[in-house]
Amino acid sequence: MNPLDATRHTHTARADEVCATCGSRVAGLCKAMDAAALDDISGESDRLTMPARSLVFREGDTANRVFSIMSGIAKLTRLLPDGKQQVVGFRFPGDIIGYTNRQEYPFDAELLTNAQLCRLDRPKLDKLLTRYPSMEHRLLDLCMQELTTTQEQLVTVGRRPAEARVAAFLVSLLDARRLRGDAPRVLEMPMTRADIADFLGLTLETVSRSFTAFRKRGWLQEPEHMKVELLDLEALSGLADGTSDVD
Amino acid sequence: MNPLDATRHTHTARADEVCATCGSRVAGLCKAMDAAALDDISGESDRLTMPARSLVFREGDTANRVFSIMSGIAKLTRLLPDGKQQVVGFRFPGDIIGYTNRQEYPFDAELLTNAQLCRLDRPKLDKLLTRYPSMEHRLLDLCMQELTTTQEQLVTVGRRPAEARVAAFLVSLLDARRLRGDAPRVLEMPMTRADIADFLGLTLETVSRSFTAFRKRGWLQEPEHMKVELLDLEALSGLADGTSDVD
DNA sequence: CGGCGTTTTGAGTGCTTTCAAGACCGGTGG
DNA sequence: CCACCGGTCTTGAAAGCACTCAAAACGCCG
Repeated sequence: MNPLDATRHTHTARADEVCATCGSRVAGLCKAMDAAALDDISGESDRLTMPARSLVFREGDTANRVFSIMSGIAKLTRLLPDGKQQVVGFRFPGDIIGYTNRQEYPFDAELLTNAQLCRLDRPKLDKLLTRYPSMEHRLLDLCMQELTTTQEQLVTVGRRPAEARVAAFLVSLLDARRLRGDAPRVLEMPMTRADIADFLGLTLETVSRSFTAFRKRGWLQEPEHMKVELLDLEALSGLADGTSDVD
Repeated sequence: MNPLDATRHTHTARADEVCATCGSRVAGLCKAMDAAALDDISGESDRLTMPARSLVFREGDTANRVFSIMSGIAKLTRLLPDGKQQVVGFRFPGDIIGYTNRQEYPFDAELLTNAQLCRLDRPKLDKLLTRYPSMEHRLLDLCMQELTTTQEQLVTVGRRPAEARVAAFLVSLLDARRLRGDAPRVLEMPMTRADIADFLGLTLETVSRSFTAFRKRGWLQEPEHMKVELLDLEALSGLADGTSDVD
């Protein structure tokens, strides 16, 4: 844990408009909460800024805090006994990380970019959850969504050839942005080839080869480091779900 | 959908002991519910018996019902555009299937054995959930648990060699039983090699070869069709997480 | 300019898949 | 009773895709 600053919220913001801490009532836990609840949440939560590469929490740490991502991108990883790592998923603004029914966090959470987080102590969150059933309902919704995307990922990793996995990853990056409102032509992609490989169950070399193949076919370009522009979404998503070129 | 019979519950059972429909208050949704709630649930739910190989619901069907497995084992599968299928998971007594925040079920649910299910219409369930916050809490718990096991599965499929995946599958079969109280020496295993292969992202031949290898090493035996006895759990779980023989 | 981490590219190996054939098992009908 | 049949499982041999090992290119930062 390496916060640059952590300031307790002061009750000055207009709670009937947005959550004063997380800055939103259309994303994260605060979605669809009423004014009183938002005010309540603000009072219980802290806002913090953390730099890229810092760990929000580690696998095995006591799971006594929950975080909502306000800005930035995080990577969730599990370390295997043989030293390899599996990236369980990436998390974007609006996502909640660290909520689990286990005693300890089941994975590391590492920031890929500078980020602003909203932090809630677990006991306080539990109190809020019993006080506002709609909040628990919202959490259930988020959990279901996470479950669905993880199952999707299972299909990708389990049954698709290398290039199809990389294509599926790129399309899902775009989808993640669309789900949050905007679909910029050039996407942020702060993860390294190794990160992507560990997410897709491949080696970094194979991921690299897929990217060069896509580039040569004119399907994408990388205008600068850590950014991609998808030029032929049709082709990519076709490859991703096996609709194209095979059979 | 192919129910052998579907009988509306009659309020004769003692609701303060177990859920009259699902027959339990220590598993499924009914865990930790009070007497009034259990009685209420019983009144809203149906109990049905379905034969092996029948579909509880199909991917794409309107998700207007939720099922709790009282007895039997179910297989959840997604069909890929290229004809292959991915088994998303297996579900056991006490598990809930069909609860989703999507309009349609995201996968097929097929029974591998004869089964008894508890059926709830989605609108009725939603009413119950708002009436009994503890029930929603329980559902969140189940969802979290499912998420954790799916992530576990992701690691298995993504980063482990064939035999390790099969070993992990066998160990998880045992764990599933342990979680539900008993750990019999001989496990029911109603799934075919093809089912297991589609679950693990392998081919049925590779799964078959792994089983023969384990048998030759004396790690397991199959006393009869669709049953396994794990003779060397140590070796199997060692292989499963790469602790053994490698490095 | 030098150093370090990331990415790219190449060549060879190996594990899993693919293709194919035979064995096994339970159910059915002659 | 037994031969036949479909489905499942096993086993073998060959091919392919991704991995491993290795080295060079690139980009960033001090």
